[in-house]
Amino acid sequence: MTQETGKKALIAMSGGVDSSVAAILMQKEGYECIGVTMKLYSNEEVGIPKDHSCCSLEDVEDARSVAFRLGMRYYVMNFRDDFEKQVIRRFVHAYEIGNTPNPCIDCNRYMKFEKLYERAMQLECDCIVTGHYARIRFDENTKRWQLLRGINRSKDQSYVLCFMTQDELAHTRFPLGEYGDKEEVRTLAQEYGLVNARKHDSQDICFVPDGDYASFIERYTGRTYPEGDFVGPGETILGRHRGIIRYTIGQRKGLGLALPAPLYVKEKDLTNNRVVLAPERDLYSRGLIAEDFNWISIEAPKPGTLLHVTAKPRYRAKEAQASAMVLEDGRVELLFSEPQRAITCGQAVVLYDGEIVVGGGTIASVTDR
RNA sequence: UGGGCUAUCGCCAAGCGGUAAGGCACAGGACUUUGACUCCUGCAUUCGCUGGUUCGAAUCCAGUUAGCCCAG
Repeated sequence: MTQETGKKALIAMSGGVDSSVAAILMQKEGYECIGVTMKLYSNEEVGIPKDHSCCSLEDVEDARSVAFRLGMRYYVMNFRDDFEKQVIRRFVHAYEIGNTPNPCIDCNRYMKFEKLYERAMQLECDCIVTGHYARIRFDENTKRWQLLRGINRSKDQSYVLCFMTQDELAHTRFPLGEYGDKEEVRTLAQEYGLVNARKHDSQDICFVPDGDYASFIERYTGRTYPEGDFVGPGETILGRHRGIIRYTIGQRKGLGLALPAPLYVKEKDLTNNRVVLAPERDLYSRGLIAEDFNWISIEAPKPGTLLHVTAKPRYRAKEAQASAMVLEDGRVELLFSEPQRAITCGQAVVLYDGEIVVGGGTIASVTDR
């Protein structure tokens, strides 16, 4: 059943079930697998070590145990400096300029598919493998590699992979992309006696184990972010906010304001250090402009090109119909058919054509409020 | 100093003699490879205080305290 192919794969192992099962599946295909866990930060600089962070000791132990069980070579590689530079700094900077970053996207873009990918090539691997729920295929007509949604719609992670390049796609495998049910994955892990078969899925921001990202930023920068006013409808001052980095568009909880009805963050006014609040119905807008755009399924279209797509302005958003216009400077202006709730700068917007990821970029501004 | 009004959870607020709605906030959980959103659960043995009437009061009465308004 398992035939030797002489091919090597580097498995990015987080310590979770998904990447572990990805390793199994690659072995079944006849690959020689090398397991690697990236050491991204030290628990000391991040504060309290906890179970739900991808670099905790237990995660490394789980990954190591799985690798041993599967008879794989296994390494922990130190990427702390790169992670700090490529992910943490971007994360902090985004909040400082009033945006809301998605560090997981940066981690995929700059760490897994850049730094780790380099190592894979050094180790003469044919491909790098992760446990993402997404698919890759080569389109003979366009001669391009395409990124597709995972078969399992509810676990689909193509969104966080939207910055992958043709070269990266050509050397990457997502064996779980074909799986329609997470339970199958767990069952397989169980059959192989893997310790993490029943391990809990989710994690918060891995380098902020206690979930308090604002305190993390203050610790990291040594700065404090001054209080300011909460401003409601009609310029009413409703109270004091605790530093503008603590809020994001569409946020309801944590305002600490007791009002007759809930209010949400509508915008952050950095110039005046104010946080503008509004009722839910005022959160919707139809358009956005995305910068730093990465085209995947097609070559970058010429300025002026109009595309009809579906789009996700945030992870786990329901896809919505939109038209995308390519601007002179390469940015993309998106107009949704239906207004979208709380479009947030700094988040990625990903365009789809059916199952196919057309491309993605970073939301730079919101239009048509 | 007279006259009037109001006092119910941190905030807003139902209740009008039958044994304390709801919203906001907050806490915990679920969801989730981001932040959010959403969902679930919890949250006043007690109604400014003291007495009284009643089988029974947050609801009626008296007194008392505090705040607000009007007059001065």
